[in-house]
Amino acid sequence: MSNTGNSRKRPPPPASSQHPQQKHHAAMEDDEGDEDNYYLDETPLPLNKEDTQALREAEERLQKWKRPPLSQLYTSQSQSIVFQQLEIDYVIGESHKELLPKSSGVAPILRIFGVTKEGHSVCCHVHGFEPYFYISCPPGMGPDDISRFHQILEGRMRDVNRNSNVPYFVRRVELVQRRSIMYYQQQNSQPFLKIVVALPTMVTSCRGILDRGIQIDGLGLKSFMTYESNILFALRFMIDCNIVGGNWIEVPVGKYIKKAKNLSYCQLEFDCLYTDLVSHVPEGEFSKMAPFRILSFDIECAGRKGLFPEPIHDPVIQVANVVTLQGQDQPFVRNVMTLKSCSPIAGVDVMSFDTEKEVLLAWRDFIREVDPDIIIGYNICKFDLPYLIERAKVLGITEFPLLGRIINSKVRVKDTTFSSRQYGTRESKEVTIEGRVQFDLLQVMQRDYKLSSYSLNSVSAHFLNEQKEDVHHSIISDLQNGNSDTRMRLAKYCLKDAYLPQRLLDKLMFIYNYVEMARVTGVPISFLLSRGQSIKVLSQLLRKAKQKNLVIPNAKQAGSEQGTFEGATVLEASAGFFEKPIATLDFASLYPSVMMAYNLCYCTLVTPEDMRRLNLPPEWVTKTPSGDTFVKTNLQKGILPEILEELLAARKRAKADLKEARDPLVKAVLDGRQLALKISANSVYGFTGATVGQLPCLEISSSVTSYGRQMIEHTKKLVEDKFTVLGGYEHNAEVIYGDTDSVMVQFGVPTVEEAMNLGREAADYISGTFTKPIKLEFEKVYYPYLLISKKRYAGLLWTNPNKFDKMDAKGIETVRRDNCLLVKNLVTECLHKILIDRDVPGAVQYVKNTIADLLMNRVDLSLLVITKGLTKTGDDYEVKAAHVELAERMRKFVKDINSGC
DNA sequence: CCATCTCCCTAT
DNA sequence: TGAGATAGGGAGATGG
Repeated sequence: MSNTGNSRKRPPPPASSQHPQQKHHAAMEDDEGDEDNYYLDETPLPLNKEDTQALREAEERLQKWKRPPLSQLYTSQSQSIVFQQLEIDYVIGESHKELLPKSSGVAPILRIFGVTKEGHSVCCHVHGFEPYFYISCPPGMGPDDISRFHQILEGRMRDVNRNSNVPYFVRRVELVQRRSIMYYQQQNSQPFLKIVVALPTMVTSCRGILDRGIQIDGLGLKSFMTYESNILFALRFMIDCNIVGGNWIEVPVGKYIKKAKNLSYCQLEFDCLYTDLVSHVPEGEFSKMAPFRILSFDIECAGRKGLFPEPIHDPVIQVANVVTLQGQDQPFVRNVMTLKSCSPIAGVDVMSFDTEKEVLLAWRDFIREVDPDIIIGYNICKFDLPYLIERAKVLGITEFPLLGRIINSKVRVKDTTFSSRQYGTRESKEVTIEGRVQFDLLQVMQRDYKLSSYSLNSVSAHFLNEQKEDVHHSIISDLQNGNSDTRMRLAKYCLKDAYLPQRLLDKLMFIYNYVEMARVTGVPISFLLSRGQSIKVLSQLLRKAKQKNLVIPNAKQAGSEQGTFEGATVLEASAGFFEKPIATLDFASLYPSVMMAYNLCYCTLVTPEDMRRLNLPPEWVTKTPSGDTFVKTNLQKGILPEILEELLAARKRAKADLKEARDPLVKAVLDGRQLALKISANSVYGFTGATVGQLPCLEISSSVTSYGRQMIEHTKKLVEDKFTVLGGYEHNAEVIYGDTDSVMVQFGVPTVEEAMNLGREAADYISGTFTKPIKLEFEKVYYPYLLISKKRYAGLLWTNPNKFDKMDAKGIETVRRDNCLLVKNLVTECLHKILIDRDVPGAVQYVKNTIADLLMNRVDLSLLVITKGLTKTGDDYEVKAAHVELAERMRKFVKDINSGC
């Protein structure tokens, strides 16, 4: 039935209705003929021998693919260029003679790729921004010393980089006033040396030299601590120009120079100075999204029987494409390129070719013509893209990998491994397509959702309630070797696989959420999928530090030798089945609020030596429960607290605006923003505790957790001391469990409503005993509540006294992905019987029946399948046939249920 | 049969 | 050169 849904659909309305600008311009201009067209030149036409017909079709397709033509205002350069930037990289090139008359030789040139609000593609070459870093200036260094230091450093750089041919390595050494972000310091600033080098890679080699130490007359071998020397050049540029990922940039009239000869396929391409860029804060008009082009594609290969396709052997037989303008709900291009003939499909451009080479080149030309800003798909980064490139190499099609926006520049493939505790170790291929953002929905799903299967089929079923076309991979080759109709069936399947990622993108609002995350944290959109969490915090920290004239030392020196620190308290669980309502009290954003309340930061931390040396009045400092000391705000306001305040205030604003907003697109932006702000605030603590990260500071993280431990104990005590019969209440309250930032309280009252009232009273009363902005909130009631052990419980969740919201289970088999379905279903059913039907004997009987079924082989084998290797993709299952063993486990489960009552 | 360890996955 | 944190339950392996 999903099948008919797709093929029944009429072809999309003509481009004009989807793309008003295009209609407008198409009416005024008629330059179809004089456009010299490499698509037609290079690519043999489809099989179809009725030439004129085929030509006309190809021409029509081309027109539909193209971007709207530039208006007079652009071509005459009489207006500023405003565009939403999606990607920034840099190349090494000759210094621009006109923009930088005083410079010569090679220099880094930043390239900003983006889209205007009319949908024009932009490539902006930015000149004049130089790579640099800092070192602290040895005391008493005068101008002469600095210039001597410069010469020595230049010499050492020359030794190390023998093969480079630049006129000089170290362009300047400037004396500047800065302050290290580490530790509270009384002086406002100190002398630092800003070392400006010729090329970004030289920052690394220069840092190496300074780390190891250099000979300086009179001082001997001296090594220097470097600051901000490991920031990627494009990010450095963004930070210094106040550019955040996905924001709008304006280049004013007269400040840009159109390239005499374009280097890219972009419609607007020009050079400018970095100082002339105007970066717009993403608010109001500038919070909108440009109509960028999103290509979703999928390939099919004819694998050999039972084997996974390999590019060395197996041909690419189909490529399906769906192109959508951001903000619209229907694609404006749907096509499929097939090897051998294929019957027509309604609403789809079917292009058939005789050879695989033609298929590949047709796709390359399509990419060039339709010029997507974002390329999406399912597992494209690890499969489709590397496969196409490998396959073209095998076939000797050297002109294939020209998929980027830079003319004659081939895509680069690199093997990378990404390993983190959060995402596990993942090997993958990194395919660089210049100027286009890759957004692999598989990666996104794996980062954002915990699922038991990440196959496109199961993900689509879960989120879209839609399945793939029913084509098993084992019959793909047979379909290909059949006739036009079997290949059409395959093409429909391929198209659906290209369309589903786009549907997921829309349904889960990934564009809004990711662009907002990029804007909030300041990193390019591509970092969000290719990098970890910490780069986002670092980006914010660097921006804030820059405003305050602070510089950030490089990790190694920052005192990260301590290893590990103590985490949160989990209160002892009074396991059992509770038939009176349990109220839950939670600290709102516990760790962020602790950091704000006690001004915990790198720059407020006082070392033990400084404690003795500075003689600070005790009332001006805070000694945390972990024994570390931080100054209070009157001496120095922490920048982490400041970042957190801004994030949380911005979240409040976003949520308020969200309430007011009516436009669904605006709402999507705002919701994405408030989510990004929340996640960002919560990851600051993790950043300070990441011992293998950029700037670990265990004094901060262990202080945070030590306050947390103190607070949960304090809360438990206060509840149990105040809510007593002696204190005038009807029952003695009892804290039966609590984890990190929450306590579960049995007030002893019989109704949900009474438990809610007492919960609110307790939250208000206890909040009053904490430093602002720490706040304890009443959140919900569990009734009844089954507490199995620490981190394992279930209950009916109530947020209003009239009816329960849902059954909530934590840590139990039902929410774990390492159990077979039989166990999951069984436990779910038992919980249902126990909590909702209040029928414990029924639950026990149910388990006994299931055991009997199991022992007599009466259960579906597929229920005994467990997934293994969840980080792997695809449906990789292993049947666990140990029935008896499983039955044993279930008997234990019956015992647990009985003891729980 | 038990301590003790690793691995996996979850709670917060 | 790139990676948020710790606490904790449960299964299974290992070693006596």
